[in-house]
Amino acid sequence: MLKSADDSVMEQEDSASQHGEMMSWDINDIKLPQHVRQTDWFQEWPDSYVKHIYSSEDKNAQRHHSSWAMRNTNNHNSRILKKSCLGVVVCGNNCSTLDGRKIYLRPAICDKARQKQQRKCCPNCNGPLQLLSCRGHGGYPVTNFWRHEGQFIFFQCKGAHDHPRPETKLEAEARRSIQKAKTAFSSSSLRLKRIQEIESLTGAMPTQEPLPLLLSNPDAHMPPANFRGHLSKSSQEPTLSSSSGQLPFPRRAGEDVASRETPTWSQSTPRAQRLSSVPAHVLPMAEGGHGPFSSDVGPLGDGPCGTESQLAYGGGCPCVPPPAAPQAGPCPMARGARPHPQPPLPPRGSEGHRGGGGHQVCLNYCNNDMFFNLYPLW
DNA sequence: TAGTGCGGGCGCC
DNA sequence: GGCGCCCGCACTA
Repeated sequence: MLKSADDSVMEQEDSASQHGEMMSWDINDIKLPQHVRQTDWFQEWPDSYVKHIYSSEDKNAQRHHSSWAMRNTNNHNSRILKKSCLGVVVCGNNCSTLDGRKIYLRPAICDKARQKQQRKCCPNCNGPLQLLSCRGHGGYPVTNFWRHEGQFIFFQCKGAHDHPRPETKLEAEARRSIQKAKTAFSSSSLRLKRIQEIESLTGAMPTQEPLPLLLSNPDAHMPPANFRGHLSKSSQEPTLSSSSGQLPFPRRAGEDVASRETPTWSQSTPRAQRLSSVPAHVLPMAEGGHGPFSSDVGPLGDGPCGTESQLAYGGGCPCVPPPAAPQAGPCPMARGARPHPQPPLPPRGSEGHRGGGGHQVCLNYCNNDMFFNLYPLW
């Protein structure tokens, strides 16, 4: 696989004129193409044996980002960063939401966090969660390789994911945020209720317990600030998908990334703002009805029902056996918003390109939708 | 608390 | 030697 330096150099010279040949490199080559005319749009869901050359200005590439749950793997080569896929967390009961969608959660990257995650329960049916390992590369996890060379970041994917797409990192973060916010909100509500009860019994306000802001704040029934941040910001903030979802048509190398790659949160958007844009990404329509494993998977796990039940199992999740009538009652949100059930297997090839393709299409719609769907939960 | 990158070390082929 | 994997550490958010 490893080519000689001479071969590589010759290849570079020849390939500089033809894009097709630009793909002749291998991440392990001593020398990689240096005269790249066009770089690729960042791919959020790289799959199969694809290669991409990104601009070193691309923030997503700089972060070695992937929406697959990839963990760092030591390949004892400091020049090439290698990551292997963790797969996807599914419900051990293989449950489905009322609209037929499966639960596909994002495996935690950190080993400890992942073990902890697996002790939790399915947000939909409270059943046990199960890690579905990736075996798409000869029985081993799909591996991604990143290598920085000059103005470019070379990416190579080896293997085709043999499992559904998990929720994206942003989706997972958003789910946690929402869960946190809701937990905080419900505890505040309980507190408020208790105060009101005391008040009604005594006719006086308890003095030892300061009145929660909730009582006087007009926002009392608004979601916590961080959550509202999601909602208010999200309609304006481009998402990762807005750039990564670009069709992979190449862009000119050296071209001003900021101007060409326009709406990408990765350029300068603070983390919190990026996070705030998640909801758009997770919404069904945002997927443009494509991608088999597209995120209709998403958060559904956490989506509406997920979010709802997340509250129930909160942090500790006692893993209560599924009640006769699973809590996954009618899901106010996302119901109908994700018309397409999860297909069983991902398509091989370039589906990743389409993966994010439609994300940016209807950001505003999605965010508004997210808002109106989520808000009733509060 | 979790994500990420790095590097030591081990076992397998 | 290449590869997969585990582990610990440091840094960051």
